[in-house]
Amino acid sequence: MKLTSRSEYALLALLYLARQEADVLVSVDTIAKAQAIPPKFLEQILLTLKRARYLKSSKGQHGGYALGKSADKISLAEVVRLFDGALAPTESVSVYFFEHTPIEKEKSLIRVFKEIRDYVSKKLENTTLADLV
Amino acid sequence: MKLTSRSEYALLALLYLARQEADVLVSVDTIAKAQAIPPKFLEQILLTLKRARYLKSSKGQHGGYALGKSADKISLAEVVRLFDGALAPTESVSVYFFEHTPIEKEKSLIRVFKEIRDYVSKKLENTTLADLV
DNA sequence: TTCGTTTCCTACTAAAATGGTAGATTACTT
DNA sequence: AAGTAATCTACCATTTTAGTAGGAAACGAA
Repeated sequence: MKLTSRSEYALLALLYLARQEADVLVSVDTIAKAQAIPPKFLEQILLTLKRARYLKSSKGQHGGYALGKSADKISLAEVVRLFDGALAPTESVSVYFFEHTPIEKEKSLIRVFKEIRDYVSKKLENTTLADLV
Repeated sequence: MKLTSRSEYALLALLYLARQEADVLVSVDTIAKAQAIPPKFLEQILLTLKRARYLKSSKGQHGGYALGKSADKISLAEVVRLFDGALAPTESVSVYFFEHTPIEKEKSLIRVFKEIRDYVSKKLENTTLADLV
Protein backbone atom coordinates (compact mmCIF):
# COMPACT_ATOMS: atom_id res chain seq x y z
CA MET A 1 0.00 0.00 0.00
CA LYS A 2 1.12 3.47 -0.88
CA LEU A 3 -1.13 6.42 -0.05
CA THR A 4 -1.85 8.73 -2.97
CA SER A 5 -2.84 12.35 -2.54
CA ARG A 6 -6.40 11.32 -3.41
CA SER A 7 -6.72 9.04 -0.42
CA GLU A 8 -4.91 11.48 1.86
CA TYR A 9 -7.29 14.27 0.86
CA ALA A 10 -10.25 11.93 1.28
CA LEU A 11 -9.17 11.12 4.82
CA LEU A 12 -8.71 14.80 5.64
CA ALA A 13 -12.15 15.67 4.30
CA LEU A 14 -13.84 12.80 6.11
CA LEU A 15 -12.11 13.66 9.33
CA TYR A 16 -13.25 17.26 8.98
CA LEU A 17 -16.85 16.18 8.43
CA ALA A 18 -16.64 13.70 11.28
CA ARG A 19 -15.88 16.63 13.57
CA GLN A 20 -19.02 18.53 12.59
CA GLU A 21 -22.38 17.96 14.23
CA ALA A 22 -24.10 15.05 12.49
CA ASP A 23 -26.01 15.94 9.31
CA VAL A 24 -24.71 19.50 9.08
CA LEU A 25 -24.01 20.17 5.41
CA VAL A 26 -20.64 21.66 4.56
CA SER A 27 -19.73 22.92 1.09
CA VAL A 28 -16.77 21.70 -0.92
CA ASP A 29 -15.16 25.12 -0.74
CA THR A 30 -15.40 25.27 3.02
CA ILE A 31 -13.76 21.87 3.39
CA ALA A 32 -11.18 22.74 0.74
CA LYS A 33 -10.17 25.89 2.58
CA ALA A 34 -10.17 24.29 6.01
CA GLN A 35 -7.98 21.38 4.93
CA ALA A 36 -5.94 23.10 2.20
CA ILE A 37 -7.13 20.92 -0.67
CA PRO A 38 -7.45 22.07 -4.33
CA PRO A 39 -11.24 22.62 -4.53
CA LYS A 40 -11.94 21.12 -7.95
CA PHE A 41 -9.87 18.09 -7.07
CA LEU A 42 -11.72 17.70 -3.79
CA GLU A 43 -14.99 17.85 -5.71
CA GLN A 44 -14.09 14.65 -7.56
CA ILE A 45 -12.98 12.95 -4.39
CA LEU A 46 -16.15 13.79 -2.48
CA LEU A 47 -18.22 12.59 -5.39
CA THR A 48 -16.45 9.25 -5.28
CA LEU A 49 -17.04 9.05 -1.54
CA LYS A 50 -20.68 9.90 -2.06
CA ARG A 51 -21.18 7.22 -4.69
CA ALA A 52 -19.67 4.73 -2.27
CA ARG A 53 -22.19 5.90 0.36
CA TYR A 54 -19.68 7.35 2.78
CA LEU A 55 -21.18 10.79 2.22
CA LYS A 56 -24.57 12.27 1.53
CA SER A 57 -25.14 15.62 -0.09
CA SER A 58 -27.63 18.17 -1.27
CA LYS A 59 -27.36 20.76 -4.00
CA GLY A 60 -28.10 24.45 -4.13
CA GLN A 61 -27.95 27.15 -1.52
CA HIS A 62 -27.06 25.79 1.91
CA GLY A 63 -26.19 22.54 0.18
CA GLY A 64 -23.04 20.58 0.83
CA TYR A 65 -21.77 17.29 2.17
CA ALA A 66 -22.14 15.36 5.42
CA LEU A 67 -21.16 11.86 6.52
CA GLY A 68 -23.43 9.22 5.04
CA LYS A 69 -23.07 6.92 8.03
CA SER A 70 -21.83 7.34 11.57
CA ALA A 71 -18.12 7.93 12.01
CA ASP A 72 -17.61 4.64 13.83
CA LYS A 73 -18.87 2.77 10.76
CA ILE A 74 -16.23 4.21 8.41
CA SER A 75 -12.85 2.52 8.66
CA LEU A 76 -9.60 3.80 7.20
CA ALA A 77 -9.28 0.51 5.31
CA GLU A 78 -12.41 1.17 3.27
CA VAL A 79 -11.33 4.66 2.30
CA VAL A 80 -7.82 3.66 1.30
CA ARG A 81 -9.08 0.66 -0.69
CA LEU A 82 -11.55 2.89 -2.51
CA PHE A 83 -8.87 5.21 -3.82
CA ASP A 84 -5.64 3.23 -3.77
CA GLY A 85 -6.67 -0.39 -4.12
CA ALA A 86 -4.82 -3.11 -2.26
CA LEU A 87 -3.57 -2.58 1.30
CA ALA A 88 -1.03 -5.35 0.72
CA PRO A 89 2.52 -4.46 -0.34
CA THR A 90 2.06 -6.37 -3.60
CA GLU A 91 -1.06 -7.62 -5.37
CA SER A 92 -0.09 -11.28 -5.25
CA VAL A 93 -0.70 -11.30 -1.49
CA SER A 94 -3.85 -9.17 -1.69
CA VAL A 95 -7.21 -10.66 -0.83
CA TYR A 96 -9.49 -8.17 -2.60
CA PHE A 97 -7.15 -7.09 -5.39
CA PHE A 98 -5.24 -10.26 -6.26
CA GLU A 99 -3.04 -10.22 -9.35
CA HIS A 100 -0.02 -12.24 -10.42
CA THR A 101 3.38 -10.74 -9.57
CA PRO A 102 6.94 -12.09 -9.87
CA ILE A 103 7.52 -13.10 -6.25
CA GLU A 104 4.46 -15.30 -6.31
CA LYS A 105 6.37 -18.55 -6.62
CA GLU A 106 8.65 -17.88 -3.66
CA LYS A 107 6.73 -19.18 -0.68
CA SER A 108 9.13 -17.72 1.85
CA LEU A 109 8.73 -14.19 0.49
CA ILE A 110 4.98 -14.60 0.22
CA ARG A 111 4.81 -15.55 3.88
CA VAL A 112 6.58 -12.38 5.00
CA PHE A 113 4.50 -10.08 2.86
CA LYS A 114 1.26 -11.77 3.90
CA GLU A 115 2.12 -11.07 7.51
CA ILE A 116 2.53 -7.42 6.61
CA ARG A 117 -0.73 -7.44 4.72
CA ASP A 118 -2.50 -8.95 7.73
CA TYR A 119 -1.12 -6.38 10.12
CA VAL A 120 -1.98 -3.45 7.88
CA SER A 121 -5.51 -4.62 7.11
CA LYS A 122 -6.31 -5.34 10.72
CA LYS A 123 -4.95 -2.01 11.83
CA LEU A 124 -6.84 0.00 9.22
CA GLU A 125 -10.03 -2.04 9.49
CA ASN A 126 -10.08 -1.55 13.23
CA THR A 127 -9.51 2.18 13.04
CA THR A 128 -12.57 4.28 12.27
CA LEU A 129 -13.08 7.99 11.89
CA ALA A 130 -14.64 7.96 15.35
CA ASP A 131 -11.34 6.80 16.80
CA LEU A 132 -9.59 9.80 15.32
CA VAL A 133 -11.79 12.81 16.02
CA MET B 1 5.39 0.88 0.59
CA LYS B 2 4.42 -0.69 -2.69
CA LEU B 3 6.69 -3.26 -4.27
CA THR B 4 7.63 -2.56 -7.88
CA SER B 5 8.69 -5.24 -10.31
CA ARG B 6 12.26 -3.99 -9.88
CA SER B 7 12.36 -4.83 -6.19
CA GLU B 8 10.48 -8.10 -6.69
CA TYR B 9 12.99 -9.21 -9.32
CA ALA B 10 15.86 -8.09 -7.10
CA LEU B 11 14.56 -10.23 -4.26
CA LEU B 12 14.16 -13.23 -6.56
CA ALA B 13 17.68 -12.86 -7.89
CA LEU B 14 19.19 -12.43 -4.43
CA LEU B 15 17.31 -15.39 -3.11
CA TYR B 16 18.56 -17.49 -6.01
CA LEU B 17 22.14 -16.46 -5.33
CA ALA B 18 21.72 -17.02 -1.61
CA ARG B 19 20.89 -20.64 -2.41
CA GLN B 20 24.13 -21.22 -4.32
CA GLU B 21 27.37 -22.17 -2.62
CA ALA B 22 29.11 -19.03 -1.43
CA ASP B 23 31.23 -17.24 -4.05
CA VAL B 24 30.02 -19.33 -6.98
CA LEU B 25 29.56 -16.96 -9.90
CA VAL B 26 26.29 -17.17 -11.79
CA SER B 27 25.63 -15.32 -15.05
CA VAL B 28 22.77 -12.91 -15.60
CA ASP B 29 21.24 -15.21 -18.17
CA THR B 30 21.27 -18.18 -15.84
CA ILE B 31 19.52 -16.22 -13.11
CA ALA B 32 17.12 -14.72 -15.62
CA LYS B 33 16.07 -18.12 -16.90
CA ALA B 34 15.83 -19.69 -13.46
CA GLN B 35 13.64 -16.92 -12.07
CA ALA B 36 11.80 -15.90 -15.26
CA ILE B 37 13.10 -12.34 -15.38
CA PRO B 38 13.67 -10.31 -18.60
CA PRO B 39 17.48 -10.61 -18.94
CA LYS B 40 18.34 -7.06 -19.96
CA PHE B 41 16.13 -5.71 -17.20
CA LEU B 42 17.76 -8.01 -14.68
CA GLU B 43 21.14 -6.74 -15.86
CA GLN B 44 20.27 -3.24 -14.67
CA ILE B 45 18.93 -4.51 -11.38
CA LEU B 46 22.01 -6.59 -10.61
CA LEU B 47 24.21 -3.64 -11.45
CA THR B 48 22.36 -1.52 -8.93
CA LEU B 49 22.73 -4.25 -6.33
CA LYS B 50 26.40 -4.52 -7.10
CA ARG B 51 26.99 -0.77 -6.73
CA ALA B 52 25.27 -0.97 -3.36
CA ARG B 53 27.66 -3.79 -2.40
CA TYR B 54 25.07 -6.50 -2.09
CA LEU B 55 26.68 -8.35 -4.98
CA LYS B 56 30.15 -8.87 -6.35
CA SER B 57 30.91 -9.82 -9.92
CA SER B 58 33.53 -10.66 -12.45
CA LYS B 59 33.54 -10.28 -16.22
CA GLY B 60 34.44 -12.60 -19.03
CA GLN B 61 34.18 -16.33 -19.39
CA HIS B 62 33.00 -18.02 -16.21
CA GLY B 63 32.16 -14.57 -14.92
CA GLY B 64 28.91 -13.69 -13.22
CA TYR B 65 27.46 -12.54 -9.94
CA ALA B 66 27.59 -13.78 -6.36
CA LEU B 67 26.43 -12.33 -3.04
CA GLY B 68 28.72 -9.54 -1.86
CA LYS B 69 28.12 -10.33 1.81
CA SER B 70 26.70 -13.25 3.70
CA ALA B 71 22.99 -13.87 3.33
CA ASP B 72 22.28 -13.11 6.98
CA LYS B 73 23.68 -9.60 6.50
CA ILE B 74 21.22 -8.68 3.73
CA SER B 75 17.78 -7.68 4.98
CA LEU B 76 14.66 -7.32 2.88
CA ALA B 77 14.36 -3.74 4.15
CA GLU B 78 17.61 -2.71 2.50
CA VAL B 79 16.68 -4.19 -0.83
CA VAL B 80 13.21 -2.69 -0.93
CA ARG B 81 14.50 0.73 0.15
CA LEU B 82 17.14 0.60 -2.59
CA PHE B 83 14.59 0.18 -5.35
CA ASP B 84 11.30 1.51 -4.00
CA GLY B 85 12.25 4.09 -1.41
CA ALA B 86 10.23 4.47 1.78
CA LEU B 87 8.81 1.46 3.59
CA ALA B 88 6.23 3.77 5.19
CA PRO B 89 2.78 4.09 3.63
CA THR B 90 3.36 7.79 3.02
CA GLU B 91 6.54 9.86 3.00
CA SER B 92 5.47 12.18 5.80
CA VAL B 93 5.88 9.31 8.28
CA SER B 94 9.07 8.01 6.71
CA VAL B 95 12.36 8.24 8.59
CA TYR B 96 14.79 7.89 5.67
CA PHE B 97 12.63 9.38 2.91
CA PHE B 98 10.69 12.16 4.65
CA GLU B 99 8.67 14.53 2.50
CA HIS B 100 5.67 16.72 3.18
CA THR B 101 2.27 15.20 2.40
CA PRO B 102 -1.29 16.40 3.02
CA ILE B 103 -2.11 14.32 6.10
CA GLU B 104 0.90 15.70 7.92
CA LYS B 105 -1.08 18.09 10.10
CA GLU B 106 -3.50 15.46 11.36
CA LYS B 107 -1.79 13.99 14.39
CA SER B 108 -4.29 11.18 14.78
CA LEU B 109 -3.72 9.91 11.24
CA ILE B 110 0.01 10.29 11.59
CA ARG B 111 -0.05 8.12 14.68
CA VAL B 112 -1.79 5.24 12.88
CA PHE B 113 0.48 5.34 9.86
CA LYS B 114 3.59 5.55 12.00
CA GLU B 115 2.55 2.37 13.75
CA ILE B 116 2.29 0.71 10.37
CA ARG B 117 5.66 2.07 9.34
CA ASP B 118 7.21 0.72 12.54
CA TYR B 119 5.77 -2.73 12.05
CA VAL B 120 6.83 -2.94 8.42
CA SER B 121 10.37 -1.70 9.01
CA LYS B 122 10.93 -4.00 11.94
CA LYS B 123 9.61 -6.97 10.04
CA LEU B 124 11.69 -6.32 6.93
CA GLU B 125 14.80 -5.29 8.83
CA ASN B 126 14.67 -8.46 10.88
CA THR B 127 14.18 -10.71 7.88
CA THR B 128 17.35 -11.57 5.97
CA LEU B 129 17.99 -13.69 2.92
CA ALA B 130 19.34 -16.34 5.26
CA ASP B 131 15.92 -16.60 6.90
CA LEU B 132 14.34 -17.38 3.55
CA VAL B 133 16.57 -19.94 1.85
C1' DT C 1 -39.80 32.74 -12.08
C1' DT C 2 -35.44 33.88 -12.15
C1' DC C 3 -30.90 34.29 -9.98
C1' DG C 4 -27.22 32.71 -7.38
C1' DT C 5 -25.33 28.83 -5.26
C1' DT C 6 -23.66 24.39 -5.03
C1' DT C 7 -23.39 19.64 -6.46
C1' DC C 8 -22.83 16.53 -10.47
C1' DC C 9 -20.45 14.75 -14.44
C1' DT C 10 -17.05 14.12 -17.99
C1' DA C 11 -13.26 15.23 -20.65
C1' DC C 12 -8.77 16.75 -20.81
C1' DT C 13 -3.76 17.37 -19.77
C1' DA C 14 1.11 17.76 -17.99
C1' DA C 15 4.40 15.41 -15.49
C1' DA C 16 6.27 11.55 -13.29
C1' DA C 17 6.82 6.70 -12.53
C1' DT C 18 7.04 2.13 -14.34
C1' DG C 19 8.67 -1.57 -16.97
C1' DG C 20 11.14 -2.46 -19.97
C1' DT C 21 14.76 -2.44 -24.85
C1' DA C 22 18.94 -1.43 -27.44
C1' DG C 23 23.47 -1.11 -28.34
C1' DA C 24 28.02 -0.04 -27.62
C1' DT C 25 32.13 -0.71 -24.49
C1' DT C 26 35.14 -2.91 -21.30
C1' DA C 27 37.33 -6.70 -19.14
C1' DC C 28 38.43 -11.40 -18.46
C1' DT C 29 39.50 -16.39 -20.11
C1' DT C 30 41.07 -19.68 -23.17
C1' DA D 1 42.74 -13.19 -31.09
C1' DA D 2 38.09 -14.82 -30.13
C1' DG D 3 34.46 -15.45 -27.39
C1' DT D 4 31.95 -14.50 -23.26
C1' DA D 5 29.94 -11.84 -19.91
C1' DA D 6 29.59 -7.64 -17.14
C1' DT D 7 29.22 -2.39 -17.56
C1' DC D 8 27.11 1.78 -18.85
C1' DT D 9 23.91 4.97 -20.82
C1' DA D 10 20.32 6.35 -23.59
C1' DC D 11 15.94 5.65 -25.06
C1' DC D 12 10.92 4.55 -25.17
C1' DA D 13 5.96 3.22 -24.61
C1' DT D 14 2.43 2.81 -21.33
C1' DT D 15 0.24 3.77 -17.09
C1' DT D 16 -0.54 6.40 -13.09
C1' DT D 17 -0.87 10.59 -10.68
C1' DA D 18 -2.39 15.01 -9.72
C1' DG D 19 -4.73 17.93 -10.96
C1' DT D 20 -7.85 21.70 -14.37
C1' DA D 21 -11.88 23.13 -17.10
C1' DG D 22 -16.34 23.82 -18.04
C1' DG D 23 -20.99 22.88 -18.56
C1' DA D 24 -25.44 20.73 -16.71
C1' DA D 25 -28.65 19.90 -13.15
C1' DA D 26 -30.93 20.97 -8.88
C1' DC D 27 -32.17 23.66 -5.01
C1' DG D 28 -33.42 27.84 -2.21
C1' DA D 29 -34.45 32.58 -1.85
C1' DA D 30 -36.21 36.80 -3.47
